Amino acid sequence: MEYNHREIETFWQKYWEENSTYKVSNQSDRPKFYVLDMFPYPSGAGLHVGHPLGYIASDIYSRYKRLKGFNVLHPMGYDAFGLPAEQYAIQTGQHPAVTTEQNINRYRSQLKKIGFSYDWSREVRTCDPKYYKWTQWAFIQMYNHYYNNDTQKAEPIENLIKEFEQNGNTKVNAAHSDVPVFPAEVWHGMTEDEKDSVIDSYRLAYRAKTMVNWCPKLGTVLANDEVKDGLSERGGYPVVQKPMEQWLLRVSAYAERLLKGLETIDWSDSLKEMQRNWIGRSEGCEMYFDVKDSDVKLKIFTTRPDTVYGVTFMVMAPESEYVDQVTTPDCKEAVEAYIAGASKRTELERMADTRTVTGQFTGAYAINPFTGDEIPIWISDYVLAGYGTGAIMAVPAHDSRDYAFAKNFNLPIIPLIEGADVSQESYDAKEGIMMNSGIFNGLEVKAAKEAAIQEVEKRGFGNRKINYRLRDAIFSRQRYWGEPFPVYYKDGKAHMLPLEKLPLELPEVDSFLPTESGEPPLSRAKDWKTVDGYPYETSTMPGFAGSSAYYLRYMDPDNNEALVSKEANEYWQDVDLYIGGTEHAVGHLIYSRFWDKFLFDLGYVCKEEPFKKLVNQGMIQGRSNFVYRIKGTNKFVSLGLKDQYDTQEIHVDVNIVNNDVLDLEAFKKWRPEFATAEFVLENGKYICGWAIEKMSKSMFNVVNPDSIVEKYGADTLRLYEMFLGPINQSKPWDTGGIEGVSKFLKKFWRLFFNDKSDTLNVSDEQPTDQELRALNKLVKKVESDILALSYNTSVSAFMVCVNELQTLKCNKRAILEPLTIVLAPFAPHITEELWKQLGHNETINNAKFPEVDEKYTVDSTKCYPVALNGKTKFTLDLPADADKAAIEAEVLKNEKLQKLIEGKTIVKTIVVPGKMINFVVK
RNA sequence: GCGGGUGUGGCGUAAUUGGUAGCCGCGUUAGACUUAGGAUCUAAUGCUUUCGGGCGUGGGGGUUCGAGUCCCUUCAUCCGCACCA
Repeated sequence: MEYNHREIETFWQKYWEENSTYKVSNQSDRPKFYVLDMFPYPSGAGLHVGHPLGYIASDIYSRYKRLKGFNVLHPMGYDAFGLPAEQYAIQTGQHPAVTTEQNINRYRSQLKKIGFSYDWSREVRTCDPKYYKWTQWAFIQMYNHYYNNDTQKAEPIENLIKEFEQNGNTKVNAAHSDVPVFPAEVWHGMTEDEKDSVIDSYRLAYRAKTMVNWCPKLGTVLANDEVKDGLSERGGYPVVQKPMEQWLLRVSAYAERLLKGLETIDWSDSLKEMQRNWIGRSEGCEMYFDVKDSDVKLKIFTTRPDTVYGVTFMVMAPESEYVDQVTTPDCKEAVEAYIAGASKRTELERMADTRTVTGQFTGAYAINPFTGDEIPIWISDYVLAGYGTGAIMAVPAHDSRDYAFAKNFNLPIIPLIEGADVSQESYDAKEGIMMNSGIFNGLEVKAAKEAAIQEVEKRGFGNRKINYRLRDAIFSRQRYWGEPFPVYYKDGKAHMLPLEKLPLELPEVDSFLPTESGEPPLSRAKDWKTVDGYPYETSTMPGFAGSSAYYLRYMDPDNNEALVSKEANEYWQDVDLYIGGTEHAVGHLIYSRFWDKFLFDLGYVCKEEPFKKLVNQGMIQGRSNFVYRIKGTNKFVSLGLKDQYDTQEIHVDVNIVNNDVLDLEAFKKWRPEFATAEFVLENGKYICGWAIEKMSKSMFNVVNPDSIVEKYGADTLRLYEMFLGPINQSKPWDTGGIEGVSKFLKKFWRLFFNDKSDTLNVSDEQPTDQELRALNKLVKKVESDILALSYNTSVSAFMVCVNELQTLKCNKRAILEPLTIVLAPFAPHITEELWKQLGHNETINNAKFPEVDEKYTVDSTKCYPVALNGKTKFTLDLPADADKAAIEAEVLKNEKLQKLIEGKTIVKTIVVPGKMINFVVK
């Protein structure tokens, strides 16, 4: 009987579906294991061969864990809100819900064809009101809580109000947006509006006017992680800075915990490093500089307080609120002109020329608290309003940016470190002995820094401060296809909907475009108001809202009373293995951790870190093929001969190229203009050029998994994707190599069936030691590989084992049965079929992963290389279990060796058990 | 500029973690069976050679009886961040 992947795979996929084979229960006496894939955004293009890479890896892990007796939660869902569906809707008028539904169906059917063991009954989609009810719920919770820095957790806002009534905020140590200190009396003297505004400044979800990344083309604001190089991540449109009233999440309150938590989780170093950089913790101090002839105290942040003796000027961001306060009348005009110029530049322009130094003197002077010197105050756009205090003390001798500024405007440069030459460039290194620094002279930089902070605090010039680069996340998007805010406005003030009114569903609109006056699309829904007639918030939530807690929802997807029940959460706890792309390193993976910590503080979840182990799968790149057209003709020249002509490189569809050999007939049919093409061949073939590029339609290098499944089968696709290389590495897809694993599966099948016969050819004979060794070595290897997720070497091991068994003509049940189980996680269909053929009524998922018998994991004889002075001379066959002394004695008896060491003395003998014997001779 | 990673045959990769470098697969070459092969099977396949051997893991140096693996240095390349004071 031939291996017929089509028949086998359709049969078993149907069987699994009809029997709910992979449905898991929240009640089990087996230990839990949670394997999660990053859920996809269902785009219109469908899956390409790169998407399933991580899914296959996690599926293998899940299936293995099931065979080891775990109750495995392995769900799949869809991150279904998003811009592409909305833009498609704008172009076609098709409702995004409709296209999203279509895309989801396509994705699901593609995924099912690959044979994943998902519990499809737990499927979630973020655009489902039953799902986003809990996204809205979480937002309301954040609105109703603040972050207490003393207890290091989120607490109800009511507690804070009680505290205000008693003591004002004098004793409050909480994350907030700049609220001055006020005692209880002041609180009681405030109007309701003033009180509300104070309270709002403490909420974890709050409204504020901030500088946002505004993308005019998309008509929406974007979060920092959605902007790359000054362009929107989706679409690549220019982004400008613009002040706007927005909802924000106080993610920054959790900066320290987000940083500390990294130490407790098993993620790759590079990913942790990316998160650390994004959080950007820096230690230093805030310092106040008096301004000459003014009451203003200029607050700056610095990580180098030790260099305070070298401050020769101050710089403020153009947007800084200090600017108006300190600018002198005679400089006012110039300063305003500078600010106007700076605000016109887009983010992109600002980044494009970081070398051009611009700035403007404000006319004001600050007083250095340590020296009493008067130092000019400038403004410049190299100082950012959003970081620190938006103002710096400039030390040109030891900061390259300050140095460039000082050179440009001819400001003095005072070196502070012995031996530092600052005539050409600044000395930025944080090492050396201080000089010109008054009380810090003679100290090492590090010691000076600490001494400086203490001195600053002692003299009351400022205080120690830790700053984070991590900003609060802007949470509003001026779009249609997202979660509506559960918010309405009454007298211009925001109110949360009562929880029992959730979910607040998206209204219908006549067009998905912003209104002509620039209002978000939701403002087109004229009747969209509360029962009392108050208008709802018209922006929607960003993409990361729905993906922040989806892993919790899988635990209890149908619960209408809670995001996740306590019981379900306590059973499943957290994600044991999370697999996904590295592109979410500073977006989703930060927000998700923040969201989880918040829910943890409120007692809704029992784990402070959601993803225990995280693995990034690499990208699968496309392998493009080229043909070479002789310029101005319709003649194509083969790769090896192209240098003899003046040619033009043209992408050619990889589907009509086989091992870089062009299918000439298919090429002529590919496009009408090539119908009359002529070819210059080499050795009768047309060889195409190739390059590794991103998989994309325009390069004709997209390989669709469906066509691979159709031709070779899902099991072959799965094995091949794993065989391609280490899971976390980027690698090109090359359909050429797939024959190897395809052959392997056919060979594997032939171990069970004779070529011509339809009956199973399996005997109950006792296996030989050699056969047992082949099996046990495989089981041991595969088991350790799976745990390390290095599946590519496992596939190699399978091939070696099957080749060996084929040579041995082994058809013994005692070998083939465990072999089938070991292969089952990788190739579920073929193994399921053979398991049935072997006479089992139950699916192979209920089988037990074989135990390794260590007795059979080493070779009975070992080939020992014998070396003199590290140079290998010859090899000897010796028993594998021989001890050191016996080996040594045996080798010394050898004639060949005796000849070699004649006249010399053995200084040392090194026996590496199981490896080699080395004699050091003189 | 800063941070992280990677460099091994024609190609994708492997190396029990310091112990015979190149497993497995692709490709290539030869052969068998075939009307045929894009099916199957067998063999060969790092480079070089005067067939003894010599060389070989980006380059240079070091530690060691022994280095792809450890250390120093240098080059190349990929990814992330980038006026973060």
